[in-house]
Amino acid sequence: MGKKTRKTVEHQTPLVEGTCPMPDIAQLIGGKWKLIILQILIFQGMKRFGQLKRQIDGITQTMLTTQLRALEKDGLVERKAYPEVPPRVEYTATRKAKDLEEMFHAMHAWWLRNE
Amino acid sequence: MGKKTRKTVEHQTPLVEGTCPMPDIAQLIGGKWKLIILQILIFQGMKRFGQLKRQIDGITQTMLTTQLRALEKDGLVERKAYPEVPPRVEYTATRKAKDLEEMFHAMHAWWLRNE
DNA sequence: AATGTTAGTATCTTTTTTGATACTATATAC
DNA sequence: GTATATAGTATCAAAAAAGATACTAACATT
Repeated sequence: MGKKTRKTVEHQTPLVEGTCPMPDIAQLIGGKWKLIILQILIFQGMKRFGQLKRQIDGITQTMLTTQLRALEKDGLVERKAYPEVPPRVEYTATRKAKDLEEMFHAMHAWWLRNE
Repeated sequence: MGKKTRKTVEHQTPLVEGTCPMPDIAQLIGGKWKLIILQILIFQGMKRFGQLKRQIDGITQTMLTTQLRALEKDGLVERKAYPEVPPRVEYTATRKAKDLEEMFHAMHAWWLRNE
């Protein structure tokens, strides 16, 4: 009775102010790189793959690709590939991602207060 | 000339509005459980260990202890143990943690907008 | 004397994330 | 004809996070 296909979302306290399904959010923007990538695309606008790679210190090709694919799948990043040689691919923050601006500002403010 | 004991913080784009060292923040509040724990302690006030355990679906003793210890170490949670038997331990969100309220609200608003 | 209670610790295993390396296509420049 | 540039993919290895299980202390209750 009741298989648990998705453990995460169904038991979170739903009625308290400020509450939302954190595991789900963590899936979307968690991990080591996603916040960095989003921050760049949101606040600096479109970037090419190579630009991102150069700007994000320490990230590997593999990781950057993986993370961008995940963000794209979740509707946070738009990928536009041009059929040129050598290839050109542009990444942009979607509207949904840009809506995170406020959260980034809150994080930033918090960071400054407690640095 | 600057050994890199902490790789994370030193190469982030520092001048853009809304920017802060994401890897460091991810360390503080990332992972599968920390946001959930913080959310409860911030918005519902003090909780005993067992209360947290019962409230957080699927968490194990081990994980809860680990995460609480990490949060305590980072000054986000205060731990108060009473020398009774059976033991009683109370956890509270610190001021620093409560300052995250704004961020939680921003997350929540974002989630609602894009659910 | 056995049982229940709370908040753990100590190990060990599994799963998930992250990293390293080598490889590809193809137009253009040299 | 060789090298260069870009944005990848395909593997494999390592490290980190999470999970499972068993164990503990010490008093109170039955």
